[in-house]
Amino acid sequence: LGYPGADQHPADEPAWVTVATTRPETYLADTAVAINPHDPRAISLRGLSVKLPLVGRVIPIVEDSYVVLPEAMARNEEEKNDPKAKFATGFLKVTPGHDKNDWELGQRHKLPVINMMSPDGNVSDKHGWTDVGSAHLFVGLSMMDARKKVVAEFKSHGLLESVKPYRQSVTYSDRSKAQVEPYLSDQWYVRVTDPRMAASANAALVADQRTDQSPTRKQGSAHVEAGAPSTSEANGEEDAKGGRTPSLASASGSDGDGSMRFHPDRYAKTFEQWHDNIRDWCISRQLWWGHRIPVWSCELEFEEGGYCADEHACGLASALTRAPNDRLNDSVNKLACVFSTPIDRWQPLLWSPGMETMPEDGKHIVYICLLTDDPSDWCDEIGCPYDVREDLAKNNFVQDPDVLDTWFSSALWPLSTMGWPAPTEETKGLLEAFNPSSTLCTAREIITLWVSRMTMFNRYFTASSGDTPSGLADSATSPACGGGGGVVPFRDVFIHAVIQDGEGQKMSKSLGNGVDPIDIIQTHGSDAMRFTLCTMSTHTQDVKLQVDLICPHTGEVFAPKMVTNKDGYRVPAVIQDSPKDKSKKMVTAYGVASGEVKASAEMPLARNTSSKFDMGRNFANKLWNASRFAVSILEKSKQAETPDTHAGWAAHTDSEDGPDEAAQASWKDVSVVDRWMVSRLATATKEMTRALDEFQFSAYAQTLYDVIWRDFCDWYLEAIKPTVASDARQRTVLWNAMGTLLRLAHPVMPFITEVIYERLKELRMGAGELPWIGLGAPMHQGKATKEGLLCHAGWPQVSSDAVSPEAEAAFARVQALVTAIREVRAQQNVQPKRKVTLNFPASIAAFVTLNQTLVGTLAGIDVFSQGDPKDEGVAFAFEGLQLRVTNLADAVDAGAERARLTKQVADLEKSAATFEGRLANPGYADRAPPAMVQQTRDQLAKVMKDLGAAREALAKLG
RNA sequence: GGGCGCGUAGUUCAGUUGGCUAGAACGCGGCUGUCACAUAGCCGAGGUCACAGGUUCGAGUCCUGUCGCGCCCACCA
Repeated sequence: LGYPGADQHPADEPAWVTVATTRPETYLADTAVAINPHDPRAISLRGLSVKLPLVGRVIPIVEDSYVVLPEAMARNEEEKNDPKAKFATGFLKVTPGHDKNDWELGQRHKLPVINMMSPDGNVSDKHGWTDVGSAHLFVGLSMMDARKKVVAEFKSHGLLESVKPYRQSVTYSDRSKAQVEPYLSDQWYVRVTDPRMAASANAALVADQRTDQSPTRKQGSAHVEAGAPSTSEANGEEDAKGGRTPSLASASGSDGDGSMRFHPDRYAKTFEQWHDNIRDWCISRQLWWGHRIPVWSCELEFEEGGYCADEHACGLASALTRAPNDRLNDSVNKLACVFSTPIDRWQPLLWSPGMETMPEDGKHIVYICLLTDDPSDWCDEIGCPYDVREDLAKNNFVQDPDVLDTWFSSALWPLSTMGWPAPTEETKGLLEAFNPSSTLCTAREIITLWVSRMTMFNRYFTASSGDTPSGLADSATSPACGGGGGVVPFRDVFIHAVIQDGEGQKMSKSLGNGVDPIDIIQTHGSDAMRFTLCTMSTHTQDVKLQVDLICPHTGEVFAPKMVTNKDGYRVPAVIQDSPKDKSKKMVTAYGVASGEVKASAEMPLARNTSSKFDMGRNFANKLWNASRFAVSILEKSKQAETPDTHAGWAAHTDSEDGPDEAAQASWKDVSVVDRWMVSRLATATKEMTRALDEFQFSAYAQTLYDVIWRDFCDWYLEAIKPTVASDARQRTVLWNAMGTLLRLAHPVMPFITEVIYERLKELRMGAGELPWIGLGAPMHQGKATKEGLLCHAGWPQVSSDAVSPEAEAAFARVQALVTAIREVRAQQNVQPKRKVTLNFPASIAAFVTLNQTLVGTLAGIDVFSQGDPKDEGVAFAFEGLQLRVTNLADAVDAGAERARLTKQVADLEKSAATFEGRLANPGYADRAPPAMVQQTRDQLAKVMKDLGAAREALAKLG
C-alpha cells in the first residue's frame, strides 16, 4: 500500500512510502509508519509525516529497529534469512490498537492508540475512532470485507503497488472458529513479575534442581543486586536462592527456599524457565460463570481543590477508605481497598485538596475492591448486617462484569481448603498441619497453569506479615527482597506420564478413544487397574495404551477394526462386528462422537477398555490363589497345633531385649529354601522402599510382581509342598512371608490384600512375627492383633542380616540344576507326572544330597544315584560337570538331544568368545578394576567348563 | 518459534552415577486337564539396543550429528 507524504520532501520530491501488510484494513487505525534506523532512507525521511488515504490522518514516520529490512538491504545472513525480508518494503504501518508488536512499538514512541473495531469484529467509528474523514465507506463492514474494499480503494486511487502471496500462521478461536483479532480492552492483572511471586517460586526449588542463571537476564535481577548482600562462593547455595533477606524468618525453616522438588528432575527446568520469562498474569476472563472480580468502579467528578461533586458516592468511597481505625495497613481486618486512576500504581485514593493526580477534566475513575462482600463482615462499619454491594449500586458503582481466571482461584487451593484466611471451628489447625502438604501429583501442562501459581501465592500469602503488609501492597514501596519468603505449598511434585491411545494419539472426546476407569474396573477390577497403571508409571512423558472394545452383546473384550479418518487419525471403524457372531453389530465411541452413527437397541455402544490390564488382573488372580493355598496349609496345621507344640522355634516375645538366643539359634539351621525366601523378601522390600521414595512406581510394581509370582509362587510354594505340613518353622516363615507380601502389595492392591489379610491374621503362627530374621515389621501397629486392618499395618522393615547372599547363591544352584533337568525333560517329552532318575558324580554328592527333597519336588526326580550309567538316558552339563537323567520311559530322541546340545554349545562358544575377547584386550587388565577382571576370568572359566561338558555329551551322541 | 521426551524382541515397555553373557509382560511354537491357580504350569524360539561418528579397557547407557515419532508452551525462553 502506498501512503503519500504529508509534507514536502526536502528535495522537492513527494514523500511516498510503501508498506507491506497482510491486514490492509487495519490501516484505518494506523498512527505511524516505522522505518529501521539502519535503512539508508531513514535520514532523509526523518521528521516527516505521511497522510493516510481517505482517512486523511497525518501520521509521523518513526524509526525503530523492530522493522525488518528488505532483503536487498540486509546487513548479514541472519537478516537476509528472515522470511519477512523477502516481502518487506522497509516501511511498517503501525497499528497499536490492533497488533501486539505495534502496541509495543507504539509505547516506545508514545504513539496514540486508535480502536477501529466494534467488539463484534466490524469496522466501527463508535469505539474510539473519530477522525473518519472520507473513510465512511468502510464503517460497518466485517474486517474481512473491509480488507477487500481497502485493497480495491487503494487500487482505484493508484496506491496499490502489488499483491503477493504470503504464508503465515493465523490464530482461530477453538470454540467459535472465528479468526482472532487483537483488540484493546481493560483487564486486571496480577503482578507476578514482582520478585515475591515468580522469583520466589523459583527460589522454592531444591538447590540441585536450580540451574545456573546469569543475573543479567533474570527478571528479578534488579532485586538480587539491590536487596541481597553478595555471597561468598562457599555460600553459593544462598546465592542460588535469589538473595533472600535474612529478616524473612518465616522462610528460614525447612519449608521455605530450596524445599520443593520435582520428580522427575527435568520438570524443574520447565518450572524455572517459565518463571524466568513470566509476564504479568491477566486474570480477567469474559465468561458468564466463575468468581466475579470484586472490583466496583464509578467515574467521579472533582471540582477545584479536590472537592467531590457527588457527595454520596464520594462519601461512600471515603468511608471505605477510612475503614475502622484506619485499617488501611491492617490486612487482617481490611474490608475494602479504594484506589483511583491512573492505576499505574496501586494506591489509595487521594481526596484531599492538592491531589497530585487530578486530571484536567477533573474526572477520576474510582475503583473499590471489596475484600469481602459478606454482609456480616461489615458489622462494625455502617450498621449490621450491611450489604455494601447494595450501597455501591445505589451510588452508581458498577461491578466489573468479568470473572477471575479459574487458575486464580485454583492457586489458592492449598490455602483456602485449609481454612485460610479465617479458620472456622471445622478448619482450625488444618493450615498448620497440611500446608505444606507432602506431594502434589499432576500432569505436565499443569506445571505452569497450577503448580506455579500455587507456589507463588502460597509463598506470598504465608510470608511473615512484616514482609507483606497487605495483599495489595505496592511493591515499589515495599522493602526489596529476592525471595519473598513464605512456605511452599508442597514439598514434592510428581509429574506423571500421560496416557495416549494405542496409536500414540492423545485421548480425546472427539476421537472417542478415551478409556473410562469405571469401565476398566468393570472388566478387570480396581486392584488390577491400579497395579497395571502403577506398572506403566515410568518417568517417560507418555505411555501408549491399546484401546479395546467391550462387546455389548457378549461382554468379550476385543481389538477393534481400525480405519484412518478424514483428518488422518487412526480410529476404530464406527460399526464393529461382535467377535464371535458377525451378525451382531455395535457402534463405537468414535462413531457416536463424530456423529456418524447413533447407538440403538440393535447396535448398542461398545464401551472402551484395554487388554493391557489383563496383566494386573492375572496378577491379582495369582495372588488370590497363592494366598488361598497358603491359608489352607496354615489352617490345617493350626487345627492340629497347640500353643506349646510349636517345636523348634521359640515364640517371639515383645520384650525390649530383642530376640532371645534360643530363637536366634533355631533360625540358623532353617532350610535353604526358607532362608532364601526370607532373603528375597528382604531384598525386595529394600528395593521397593527405595523405589517408592524415589517415585519410581513402575520399579516398585515390577519388583512386587517378581517377588510374588516368580519367587514366592513359582519356587517357594512349589518347594515347600512336601515339607510344610510337618515343619512348624517353615509354616512360620510362610505366614511371615505372606504377611510381608500383603503389606508390600497393599498400596497398589488395597482390596484383595485386605481381604486376604483378614484371614491370614487369624492364623498367626505360634512364633508370630520374626523381627530378628528381618520380617519383623509390625503386623499391626507394633504387634499382630486380630483387630485392625491391613491398611493400618506397618510397612515391612528389613534388618541388615535378613539378606543372605549365601542363601541366595545356594538356592540359585538348586534353581540351575532344576532348570537343566526340566529342559532335558521337555526336550525328551517326558510326561510331567513321570518321575525320573538323576545320576550325579561324586564331586557334587554333598550338594545333591542336601537338596534332594527340593530337587526331587521341583524337577520330578524320585531316584538319586551316584555314578554314571553310560549310554543310558540323556547327559547334560551342570557347573561344568556331566550329569545324566535316566529312566525316561521312552527311547531317547537323539535328534532332539543333538539339537539341544548343539544350541547349547553354540551359545557357550559365543559367551566364551566375548570373555576371551575382553581379556585379550591389553588395556582391560591394566585399567579395569581388578575385581572386574577377576569376575571375567571366573565367568570364562565357568563357561569353558560347561562348554567342555556339553561338547563331550554331544560327541557321545555321535 | 522455543522447550521436553521417545526410537531396545512381532507388540507394549524396563534397563538409576558406563561393567550386559541385554530383561519383563503380552503374543508366538511345543508339552500339560495336575491335587492353589488354564486369568495356570514347564520348556523354547525371537534383539547389529533408529543411523553415523566420538570419548573409554569397556557404550543400550556419556558426547556430537542425522533421520523418524510425539508432547508441552507459545510475539518473549
